[in-house]
Parts: sequence; structure tokens; C-alpha cells
Amino acid sequence: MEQMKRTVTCGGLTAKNEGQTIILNGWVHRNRDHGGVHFINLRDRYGETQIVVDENAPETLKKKADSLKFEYCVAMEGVVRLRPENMINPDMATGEVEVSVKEITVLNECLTLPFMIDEETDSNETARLKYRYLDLRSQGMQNRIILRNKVTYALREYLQKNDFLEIETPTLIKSTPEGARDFLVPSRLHAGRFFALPQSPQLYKQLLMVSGFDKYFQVARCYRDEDARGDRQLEFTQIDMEMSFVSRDDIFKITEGMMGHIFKESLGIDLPVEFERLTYDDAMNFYGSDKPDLRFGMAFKDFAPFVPASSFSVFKSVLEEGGAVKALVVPGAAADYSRKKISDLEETAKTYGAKGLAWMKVTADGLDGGVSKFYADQAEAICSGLEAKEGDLILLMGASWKVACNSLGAVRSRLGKDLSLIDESQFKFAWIIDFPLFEWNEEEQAWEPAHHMFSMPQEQFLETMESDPGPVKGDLYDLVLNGYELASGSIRVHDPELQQRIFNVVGFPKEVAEERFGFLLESFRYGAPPHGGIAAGLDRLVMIMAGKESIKEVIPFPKNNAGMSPMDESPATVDEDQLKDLHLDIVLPEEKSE
RNA sequence: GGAGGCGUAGCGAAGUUGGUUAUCGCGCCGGCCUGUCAAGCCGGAGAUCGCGGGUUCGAGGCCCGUCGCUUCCGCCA
Repeated sequence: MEQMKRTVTCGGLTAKNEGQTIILNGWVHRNRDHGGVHFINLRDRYGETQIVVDENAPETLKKKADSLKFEYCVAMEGVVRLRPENMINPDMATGEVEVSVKEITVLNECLTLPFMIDEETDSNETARLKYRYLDLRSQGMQNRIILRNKVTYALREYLQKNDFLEIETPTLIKSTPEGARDFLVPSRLHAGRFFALPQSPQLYKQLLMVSGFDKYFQVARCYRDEDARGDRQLEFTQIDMEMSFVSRDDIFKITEGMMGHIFKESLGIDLPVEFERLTYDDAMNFYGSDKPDLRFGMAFKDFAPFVPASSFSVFKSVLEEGGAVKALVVPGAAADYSRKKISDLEETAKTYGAKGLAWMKVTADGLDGGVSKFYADQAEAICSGLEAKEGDLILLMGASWKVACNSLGAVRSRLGKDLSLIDESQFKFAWIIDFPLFEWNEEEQAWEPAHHMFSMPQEQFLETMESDPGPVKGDLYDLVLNGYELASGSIRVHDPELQQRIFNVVGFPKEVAEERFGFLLESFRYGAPPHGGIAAGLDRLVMIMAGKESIKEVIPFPKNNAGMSPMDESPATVDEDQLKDLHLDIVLPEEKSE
């Protein structure tokens, strides 16, 4: 092997190398035998090079070239030469040159592939995950893993330059049952006790603030034992940050700077210096989502003013019950949207709890179709109020405020895709600010934290927090990008008294708080600085940058949506002895009878 | 936990209102070919149509059940 070690990579040859004798190591990407002349594309992660076996090559060499199959790992020695003028391949980085091969060594053969290794693998996901090491050979996966590396490199570079320290926090920690379900790790040394894997380094990064590490970050692996989705995995990576002596705007600034640096360094794209800001209320009222895709418009209009004068009773009772009636004007869609297509949209709305989706079309003479007869006499006022023009489709949603927003928001998102309103090349960031701190839980008949309990209420609500929790806004913020929640953070509570007041509002017993995170609360009594932070999903960020719709496309070895790995077949059963060590008995759920 | 979609050769797909030997492309095997770069041409092998049951003279297509995957809701920041 020693003498067939590569002297150059498959992406490294240009006209400048003409005449050099070189050795390449790589994989057989394509093999084209023309009888006389024979071409082999050799590939490694740096690129591809065309190898030529000339017609006057020795028979043994020709035979050897002929025996090479897809993905054989080979070493080739040869001479770099310029391709004939008319044979230059402009689509290939090394397209000016080719290597006239003198010796071929097969380093390892390859079985018949389960799928072809192309630009992108078009095989089913299970096969891709089972043979992930092959899937990762595709150009697309290689590019995305390389992009991911560029992103983590750039963010570390930026944060280090801004005096942040990268500090590791433990991944065997105490379970906190609030929020997502924890992954548990049984303790061998302490029978009946468990560690949890962190859902985030939240408590530890706050403790680091108490310790005086005033600018912290970590590329942190986090775990949540919840059902997976296209943009959610059991384990995922967060760009976790925390700062002391800062306000919300300081955190925005450093995050904007970091994103700017990441996009510039890894994609060559200039982002705006500051991102747009949108309150939670506006995001919900206008786009029906707390993570709106702002690459297209179609903001909702309020339809409530037109309800009382009409005899359409459904909307009337919605308003009487304190709900909302919202309108979505779809420009020029009246002709294209048949009853069938509108009822498809209605189905989308229904998955979000809506009971129906009303509609009407704007014609030259007023309103037509759907519920138009109830609003005929207000046609002019409605059209000017909603800024609707002839040929537009008006969709109307009446429901509780939240259902109306969410369901019409889902319809808007779908229309954005269906009508190709989205410029896929755009990256549209926005801050969503002023989230409510508390949410009313109808079932429990109690207030609960909208996010978590450690976020600071905004100053102007401090006095009325207990008497009227509903309107209390927190110093909470999300960063959204193209319709995805990319990052989430808050200014934290660092005052033990204020923290206790928040526990009281959500009915969180003092003893339980003491038992769960007493160590954090105690630390606040030792001169804890005011602090706040943010955590951004690295997988989601890279996914969006790569133009993909699943984070599995940017994670080297992801689980499938059932939370399993088809490659190693984990999770798996373990030996009795292991269970015994851990003091565990397995009780499987009973078989369904019948 | 719930809803929709999918399951046909190693991979990707087609398969009309149910009707002989289940079709196509890629890959695989054999042969031909002096410049291709998704090479081309000729030939060949390869499928109990996810599994189980039912309706029918006859099921890849219809019905019921079941399993798997997938998208979404719930859940989750």
C-alpha cells in the first residue's frame, strides 16, 4: 500500500499539473468501457477525476479496468495530461485534465449496491438509513455535512472573537419532568435512581452566569423523548448561548452578528445587519403563526366589522363567544379555485381544529359564491376594507382566536406553496417578541407557563402579574427563519423573590421547586447577575441553509421517525446481566386480547 | 393516542372500469463498441405485487384486518 498512497486528491488536478506522475486514491464512481478507450471517474470527497485507459495500454491493465465495479476502493497511478480541446468538460472542476493510468490497485471491492450513489439518493429512507455510510457518499450528503462543518466553524469563530467561552456542561443530569419527556439513564451505583439526558443545558448555563463566565456558548447535544418529525429528532444539536449584564437587544445583536457571519462564511450570503421584529400578537393576528414564513405576504384582515350587519349567524355567535373572524384575501385566485380546491383548503384548516372555511369571490358586480349572499349589501365596504379586487378569492375563518389564527395560518402556508409565492432563494429572518408569559389551561382550569418558568416578566406587568396573568408579556423571544422556529430565548429571572411569585401564579408548589431545582434557586442568593440567553437549533439552521425539509438530511446518522436506527437496530434489548446491574425489571405491556 | 398518503425485482416507478405469460428505467450477468463524461447498442437473469383473510369463474386493482414506512394533529421550544 505504501507505494500507492495518494499524492493528490480527486478534486485537486488542473492544467498546471500537466505532465506530472501522480497517485490517486478513491472510489470508482463511473466506469465507461468503449472497447478501445476506457474511462473511469474516480471520486473522493474533494471531487472527481477522469482516468483514461488508452487503446494501446497493456492487456492486463485493460482487463483490470474492466473488472472495476461501482464503489470499488482503488489506487491509481498515472500521468496528468490536458484533454483534447473539444473534450474538455466545463461541468467538471477537473474537466480540463485527465489521468492516463499506468497502474491500478484494487484496495477493496464492493458488493452490488442497494442504491446508486448519485448527486442525491432517491431511494427510500429506510434503505438510506440502513446503509447510511453509503448514502453519505452522495454528493448532496457530502455537501451538507461539509456545510454543517462550515457553520459550526463560523459560529465558533464569531463567538470566540466576541469574548465568548465554549464551556461543556454535563449530559448526565437530574430529571426535570416539566416540558418534554426526559431520556432516563438508570444508575448502577445507586439502585432505583436515574440520571436524565439534558433537554438543554438551561440550568447549567445559568449557573455558569452565577459563576461569572459572563459570555458562554456551547454546541450542545440535547435529547427529548418525544415523537419525531421532519424537523425534530430525539437527539439534536443546539447553539446554546447565555450572557450576563445584558438586555434583550444585546442578545439580538450578538445573534444577528453570528447569523450574519455564518451565512457570509458558509454560503457567501449577506444578511441584513438587523432582523425585522414582530410581536407575538401581530404574528398570530396577521400570519396565524408564531413562526410565520415572511417570504410572502397575504396578511390576514379582521372581518369582525362586517359580521354584525349580516344575517350569517355562525360568525355572529363566534364573536359573541369572544372568538375572532379573520379574512385571507388570495389575489387572483377566484378563477382557479373551484369548490373542490377550496374544500381541500378547508381540510387543512380542520386539522387545526377549525369547523369550516367560508369563502366568496370578488367579481365585477360584487361578491359571488360561498357565503356571499349574506354580505351582498356590504360588498363595497368589504372589498375596500380587505383591499380585495376583482378576481380575488376571500377566505373567512371564524373560531376562537387561537384556532382561527392557527387554522387560517395553515391555509396561508399551504397557499404559499401551492401558488408558488415563495422565493426559495431567500432567507427571511425575524424576531418574534413579547410572548405571553402565562397561558390559561382550559382543562386544568389553571395558569401555566407559556414557555418555561424562568423567563422575566416585562417590567410594566410586574404589579398586575398575580391579579391578571393573561396579558403579562415576558422578555421572551424567538428567532424565526422561513417559517421555522430557529432559536428561542429569554431574559431570565435572577431574583429569588420574583421567581417565587411566578411559581405562585402557575401553582408550582414551593417544596417541588425546592426539590427539582433548589440548587439553582439557592445560587441566585449568592450574587447572581442579571442574565439571559438564547439557543438556536443547529440542525434546523443547516437544513434551511441547504434548502431541505428534513433535518435528517443534515445529520450524519439520524434516527427514523419511529425513533429507531435501521442501521444498528437501536434501541435494542439488553442482557439480563446488564438489567440486573442496573436493578431493573422489564415489564412488557400485555398483549392485546380478543 | 388520532388523521391522511404509500407499500409491485436490489433501487425508482407504471399497471385503464377486476380478465391469459405483471410493464418500464436504473442496477446486476454476458457480448459488441477508439473519446465518453447519466456513454451507446444487443442479449439474459431477477417479483410468492408488505402479510393474513374475504368477495369473485377470475384480485396487483374491490372489502376487512394486520404490519411497516411517511406527512400532519396531539405531544414537543
